[in-house]
This record gives sequence, C-alpha cells and structure tokens, in this order.
Amino acid sequence: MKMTSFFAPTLRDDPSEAEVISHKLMLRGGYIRKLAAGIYSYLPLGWRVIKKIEEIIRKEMNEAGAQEVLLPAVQPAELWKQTGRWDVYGKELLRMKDRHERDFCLGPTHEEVITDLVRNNVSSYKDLPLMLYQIQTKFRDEIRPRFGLMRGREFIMKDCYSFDRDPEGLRISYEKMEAAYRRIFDSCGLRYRVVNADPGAIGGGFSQEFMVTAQTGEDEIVHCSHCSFAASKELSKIETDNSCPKCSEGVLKVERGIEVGHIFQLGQKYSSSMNAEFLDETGARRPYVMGCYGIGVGRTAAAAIEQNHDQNGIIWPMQIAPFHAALVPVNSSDPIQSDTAKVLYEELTALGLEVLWDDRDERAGVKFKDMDLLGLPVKIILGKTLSEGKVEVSVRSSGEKILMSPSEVKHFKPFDPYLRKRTV
RNA sequence: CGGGGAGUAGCUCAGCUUGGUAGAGCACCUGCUUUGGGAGCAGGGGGCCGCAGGUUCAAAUCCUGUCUCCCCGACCA
Repeated sequence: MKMTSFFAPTLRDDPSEAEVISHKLMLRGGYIRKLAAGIYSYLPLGWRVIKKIEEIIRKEMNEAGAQEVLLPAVQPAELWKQTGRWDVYGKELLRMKDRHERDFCLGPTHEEVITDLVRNNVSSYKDLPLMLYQIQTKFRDEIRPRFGLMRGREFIMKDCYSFDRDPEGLRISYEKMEAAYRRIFDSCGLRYRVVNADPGAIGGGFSQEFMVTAQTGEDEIVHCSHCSFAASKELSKIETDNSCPKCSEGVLKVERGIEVGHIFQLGQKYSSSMNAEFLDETGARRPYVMGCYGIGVGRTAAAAIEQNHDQNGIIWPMQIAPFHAALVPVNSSDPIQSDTAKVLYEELTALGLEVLWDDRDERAGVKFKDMDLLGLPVKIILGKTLSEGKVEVSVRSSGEKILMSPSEVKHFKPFDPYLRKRTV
C-alpha cells in the first residue's frame, strides 16, 4: 500500500478526549474515530489489526472443532423472557420495538439465540458434542463506556458455545477451549495470565479469565512468583507477600491486567430454562450441558497496545501488525531511492509481505515519526547507505538497525512466517 | 444514576473575569528553498464560538434551559 493513497489520518497532538495510552495512540495513528460515546469506526489500519486477530481466532477455533456461524444482532424479546434475562439484564440491554410494537433487543451476548438454534435442530446425543462460534458486533449499553476500544458500547466479540451431554463432556470441551485460548493469545504475541474468576451475570459455575498483563490494566491479578497460580484479586481475597496456596514455594505478587477473554462452564442454566434437551441412549430427555467462551477482539487490540508501546507510539507484535513493514525512502526526490523502493515494494509484496510504502514527499523526520506512531514492526530505510548498495532495516521494538543489500531484505528472519511459500 | 470537568477551525488551545461582532500553533492549499528524526520563507482557504431562548443599542463573553463529550464510582469481552 502506498502511503499517498492510504487513508490513515494521523494527529500530532493527543486528542483531549483520550485518557489511556491505547486510546490516544489509536486515535493519533488514524486507527479509529469516534462516532458517539463508546461507538467507534475502524479505519483501514484499525480494521487490518482486527482482521488479523480474527483470523488467528478463526484458525484456533476451527482446529479446536468449533464451527463458525453468524447469529442475528437483533433478537426478539420472547427468547430473553424465557431465561428471565429480559427483566434481569437491566438498562445495559438496548431495547427497541419494531413497527408492530413487538419488543426486540440488540444482542449483548448470544446464549439465548444459540440455545434456541440448537434446541430446534439437534435432538440426539449422537450429535454431541457441538461447538459453534461467531465473530460479531455486540451492543451493551454500558453505564459508562470509556477508554476507546477498551470498553465500548458497540464492540466486536468472538463468542463460542459448547453443547455436551454431561459434565464430563463439558469438561473436555472447556479444556479444548482453554488450550485454544492459550494458543490464540500466544499467536497474537501477547503476555497474559489465566486466572480463576467470578462468572458474574453470565452465570454458571467455574470460569477463568485471560488477562493481558499491563501496568495500565484495570484489574488486579494475584500471582505466584514460582508456579502458575493466578487469581483475580477480588475473588482470591489473598494478601500479597504471603506464600502461594498452590506450591507454597513462591510468594504472591500483584500485577495489573486487562481482561481479553473469559471462559465459562455454564452447565444447564440456559438449557434448563429454555427446555433445550436431547435424547440420550435410553430415550430420556436431558438438558444440554453448556459452556461459553468469549474474546473481546477490539479490546485485545487495545490491550496489545497497552502492553507494547513507547513514547513514540505503538509497537505491534508482528503477528497482529496492520503491516509487516514500512518502506521509507528518506528523500523522495532522489530517483535512486524511489526506484529502489519500487523494486523492493513489488518484490516483497509479491512474496506475500504486507508493506506500507511511505511515498509521500515529506521530510525524513515526518516519515520516521509517523511510522513509529503507527507501530509497524520493521522499517526498511532507503537513504544515504544506498550509495554503498545497502538499505537499513530498523526494528521498532529494539531499535536495532541492520544494514543489508536490497536483495537480502526478503531473507530477514522476522519476515519468514509471512512469506508466501513458493512451490519449487 | 451520584460526584467532578469540558464544549471556540481537522487537532491542541487562547479569548470569557471587565459585552463592542474571533485568534495562535499544528494540519490543509499555492509557489520557492530544504530533504536521516515532526523544516524555512511568502501567499491563501477554513469557524452561524454545541444548541435553544433571554437580557442588551450590541453576546463567544452575562442569565436560563437543553444536548453532547471526558474523568471518579457500581458493570463487563
């Protein structure tokens, strides 16, 4: 993509409406724009990041045996009345009426809809287990939306639901999901902890949260300095600096985190109230044993920024960066630089690499500042070293700069996983 | 919803106390110079001062109402 034709309106000043770093940087970098409180447009850069995260999620969900569906965002009140949540959910549920004065709501979550779908179309134990997921825009009329994508009212969420015949089946489905979640956040290049949590309004029994660690996180996590023990602070009621209840070798420390995923063992909460049942081998009717598994996609992007940034801007992990590299000819009026840029751009792009070519007629400083703000993992700089036949490859996270010939750029290690493998 | 703060150009803000008909920096457009970390000079475009009403000869400025946005609390991916 050429910068001159790319829609990425960057700002020099922090917008006054933004308080947290991810919100500031996403606005400044031209990733998002606000339409109303807690409601944002994703600009090309922001949408690219969202799609990267979504693809990682899809891959792991599919491999875990879940199948992708897309459920309606607009849902009839009747379903919500069956589970009692029409009255319980409160003002967070955005309600509306159609032209016939029938009650509807904008889905904040989809337990009712998915349970309805499955009860109407699955009736035998032979069809279980079943795992279905979707990636969709949710709406929750939060009392106080804030921090940009961190807590929006409209937000993109991956929600997955498992249907099993018994608690043992649920345990297996849940463990598959937990493992898939670990792979997802690993693949996103994030550091995180898995903590035992309070199921809250969704209900059910056991639940765990996936917390991306960052000093700016809203939640406090107690974790062991020695083993993998971790719990949310309010739930654990454990004092810090005590010894670990699990391994007793480590000492408990507090850390801050951002909740990006939450997985629940729901049990029969929804299937019972909605009469969602299957027939077992004996012909007996039994309610499904359910689990549900959510990931905040936009929040994951925001959390990645909270965890990975510096004074100059975002530092994306390569896996979810909107582009793998920035191509920066320092002086755009230098024909050697622009010719080399064109050749390199075409070569790298043909190999499958996503390159943002800063072909603007700007001074070097402007381009460097902008590319650092955007947080692209690698800058390929064509400048004074070009007279010696070298380009400079600069790593955003470490500041490391490596001189190499233009033809060597495609062999730069960090690009490896993203190169289209050619059949020989 | 309770408490606090703010709405003036695309962004950051000044002007408001003491009413006299709107400014700066950045961004944008044109020209010239410049080209390795947010350049310089010259010229230019852009704002019914959130909205409605009131006071006044006169309102960005004073008064009333209203909407929106942000921060702290309860909620959550």
